[in-house]
Amino acid sequence: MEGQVSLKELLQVEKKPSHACDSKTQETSINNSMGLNFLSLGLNISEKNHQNQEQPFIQAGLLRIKLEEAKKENQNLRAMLKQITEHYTSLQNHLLLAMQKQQQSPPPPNYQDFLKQNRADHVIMMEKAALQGAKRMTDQAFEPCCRKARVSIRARSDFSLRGDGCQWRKYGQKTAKNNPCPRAYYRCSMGNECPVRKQMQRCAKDDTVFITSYEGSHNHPLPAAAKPMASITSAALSMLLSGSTTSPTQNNSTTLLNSGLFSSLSASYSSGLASSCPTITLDLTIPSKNNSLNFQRPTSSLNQSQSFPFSLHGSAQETESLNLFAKSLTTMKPEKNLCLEDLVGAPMAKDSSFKAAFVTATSSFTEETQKLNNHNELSKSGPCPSSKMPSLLNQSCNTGLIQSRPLWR
DNA sequence: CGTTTTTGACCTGCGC
DNA sequence: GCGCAGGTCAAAAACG
Repeated sequence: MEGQVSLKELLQVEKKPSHACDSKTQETSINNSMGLNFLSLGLNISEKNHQNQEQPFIQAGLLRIKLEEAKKENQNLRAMLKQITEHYTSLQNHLLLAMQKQQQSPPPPNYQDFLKQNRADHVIMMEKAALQGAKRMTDQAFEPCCRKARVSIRARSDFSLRGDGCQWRKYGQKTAKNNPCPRAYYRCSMGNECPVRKQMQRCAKDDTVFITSYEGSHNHPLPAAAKPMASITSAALSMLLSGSTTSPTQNNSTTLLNSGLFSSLSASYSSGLASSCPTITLDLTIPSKNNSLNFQRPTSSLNQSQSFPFSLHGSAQETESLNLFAKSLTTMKPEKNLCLEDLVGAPMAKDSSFKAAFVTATSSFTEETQKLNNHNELSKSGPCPSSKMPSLLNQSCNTGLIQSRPLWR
């Protein structure tokens, strides 16, 4: 945990003079600034009075004080983590119950109705959770269908290999038909028997593009780094699942089109991972031009396209609003060429917190693709996928997100 | 020595 | 029933 400060770390900080601290030490010293100020004060006193004899005792005492402070900080962080986990579980239950309810009733005609229904759902959820143990019930109901549906993400190599914040363990590799590049199969190794699986494969047509597919929902708390991806994939998955029961789309695949955020969200079967289960594909391969998100209608109304530019900085109420977004997806019927403006335009226009939270969740994607676009402009990658794999994969290994050795030798 | 990856074998679903 | 392809298993190998 970030809040934990080891005795060794404290001693290292103490040994170095303040002007010689490296960045990591500076970070530690900021976290313990109170203790360090007190420490330096104590050292000054001891220098004046009993320079050699009492200094070790003073240092030991100060270390104890700092240790106590670190313990307190640890306790606070644990309490916060517990609170966040509980909140997350509650919201997840809320979403799942709402999905079930939505499948039995037509979607609300506008966002105000959606909000009203959302509040009503919340009351229903709390009652059910208290009385019936809603989590177990919904998990069981959700799991079988969730396990089959899939969210597929097309992205440039570096982005995919940088990781998604989760830890994965490889359990298989297979060379699929029509693609010389092998497909790797991963299981989530963060939780106990987490059902989430992930597949990674290079695109046959463009070896700089990776296609990553996610299947299932995590049954454990996620680290902060994994939340943006998890939010988007679970929301897309929810939409797909809620729609797949009522209006299956062509090729059994739902397509989202967006020219600013996910650049273009294209059909998955021709270039992606083959699958017999419903798949939703997010295409991150075409970067946005600036830091604004432009949601545009993809087809007939292109000439009347509206954009909603705003800065890429979120605010509070993130989790709540993300859940709103996820639910807004679930209340829509997926259709071919559905665009994100259709999904989130109205809620964003009316609710600033919703807008901010959505931007927070998606900004990491656009920022990354921008960086990669700049990078790719400078250095076009070579033609041989296999020869590039070790270095790229080592990058991901260094992040600790996909652990240890390269995929392809 | 424990953990993770590799890889051939096996299982399953689908089309013919 | 057969063949094919995708997905998973599990023993062996590799790694730290």
